[in-house]
Amino acid sequence: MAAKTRQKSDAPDASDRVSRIREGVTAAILEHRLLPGTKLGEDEIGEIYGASRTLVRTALQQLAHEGIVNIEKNRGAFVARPTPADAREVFEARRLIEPTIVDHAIDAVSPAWLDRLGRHLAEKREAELRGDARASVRLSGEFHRLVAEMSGHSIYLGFLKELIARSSLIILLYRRHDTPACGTDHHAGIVAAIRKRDKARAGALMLSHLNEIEAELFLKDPAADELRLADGLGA
Amino acid sequence: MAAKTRQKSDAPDASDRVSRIREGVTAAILEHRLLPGTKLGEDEIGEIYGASRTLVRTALQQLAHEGIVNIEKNRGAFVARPTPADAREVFEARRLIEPTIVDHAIDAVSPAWLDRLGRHLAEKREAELRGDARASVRLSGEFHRLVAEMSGHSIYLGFLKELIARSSLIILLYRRHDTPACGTDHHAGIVAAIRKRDKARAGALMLSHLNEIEAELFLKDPAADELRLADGLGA
DNA sequence: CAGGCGCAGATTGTATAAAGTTTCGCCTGT
DNA sequence: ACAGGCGAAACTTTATACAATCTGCGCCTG
Repeated sequence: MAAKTRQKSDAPDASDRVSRIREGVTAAILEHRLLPGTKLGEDEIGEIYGASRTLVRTALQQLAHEGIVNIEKNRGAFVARPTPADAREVFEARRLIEPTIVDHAIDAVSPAWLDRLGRHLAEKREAELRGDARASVRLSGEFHRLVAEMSGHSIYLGFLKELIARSSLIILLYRRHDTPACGTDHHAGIVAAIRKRDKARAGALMLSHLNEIEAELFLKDPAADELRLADGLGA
Repeated sequence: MAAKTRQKSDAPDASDRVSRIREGVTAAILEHRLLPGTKLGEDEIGEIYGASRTLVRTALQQLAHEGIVNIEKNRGAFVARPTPADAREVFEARRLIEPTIVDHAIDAVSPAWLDRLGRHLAEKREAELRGDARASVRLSGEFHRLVAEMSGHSIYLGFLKELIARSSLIILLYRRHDTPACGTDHHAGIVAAIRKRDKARAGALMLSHLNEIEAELFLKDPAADELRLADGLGA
């Protein structure tokens, strides 16, 4: 048959076993099912996905490069634990990049994309209605990724994927207990601005949206954090 | 200056054998000694660096994640060949990020850094004087990395390292034959603005510098490029 | 003589086994 | 009773062997 599979391996990930592992772990981190500092043993993961350690190791190295996993020499891989300084850097980078991304997304707007955005909003709303915190968190990040895909900028998309994954860990670590999750209303407003092709408004809304997320965080003083670590180790 | 840098494994492990391979190949690409499309055989590299294929493979995967190497399934690793579309994206991202980086660098300016920048300019000038094109190209990129390090933003630094490496390939592929290399004068002007802590001027100079580099490129129509590829494969 | 089929060589993908390192428990000495 | 060191177990790291896949050349056939 013609099943010669000459397809370009450029297709991100689907049938690849390494990609399945990577996406599984990524999803678990994005849904806050894996907490920062969790040990990611190679045997353990390998058994779950029915893969040998070679493949698991490849996946973990990719995740380490994305900044959501730390690999310590001779110690193993752990879910990353971003510092408050990291958190500030991540959100500053997002504030810089995302308004630009929205701008490009509006250039590439189409009925199909608007439909996709609308369906996303509905899905998110439904998840929040039934109190599914995990789905809600995941979809919150997915919205931003969706806009980046829409923009057609593969480089921005790659950068943002990294930033979103790290943001998820940051929010898990530092969010004030009582504040609600990143509101759907913001996303809906951004979509409305995109629909109207109002670049200035869409960019401004994205910016204030990010500012609001960061304002909900309690980033303890990094100096105090490092000191406590040093004291605990040195004293 | 020994205070910070206690951060994660992303720090340059010069002693690691994998890192040595990665940096060796990266340097070769940055100095235009490895051309786009060059096959990077695992055995070949392994023999050069006296390492087993396992380590070579790890290094190549990291380079693939940085976008300067393409890994095709069951085919091997090749030096990446950025398309004109890629080139435009890379330079747009640089125009967005680098003025911000300069801004932060000025916040972190110190006599030690100014000295380092000055020494860099001298080294570059000397390389150009003796007509060492390879060193000149390498140092051109290094200047931008230096400013990013100075800014203290590890995320921006990581992004920019990727962008610089890709830029090197892009310049090699698409630069008009007769134009001179990216001028030292620009860099010197930026350093002067940094020295005066003139953020507005430094950012503007960086922007025009990037614009000038891109203007020296001849990016053939991506549509024509893709069509030719599709025709060649389909017909 | 042209074109396609098939085998051989080479190269990558994967798994498994050996080697080195760290960690934790236990035992001994004070 | 507690501190310190010794030893075993578990894990990661590295290397090597095996299997799958692709490329290129030669031969056969029409």
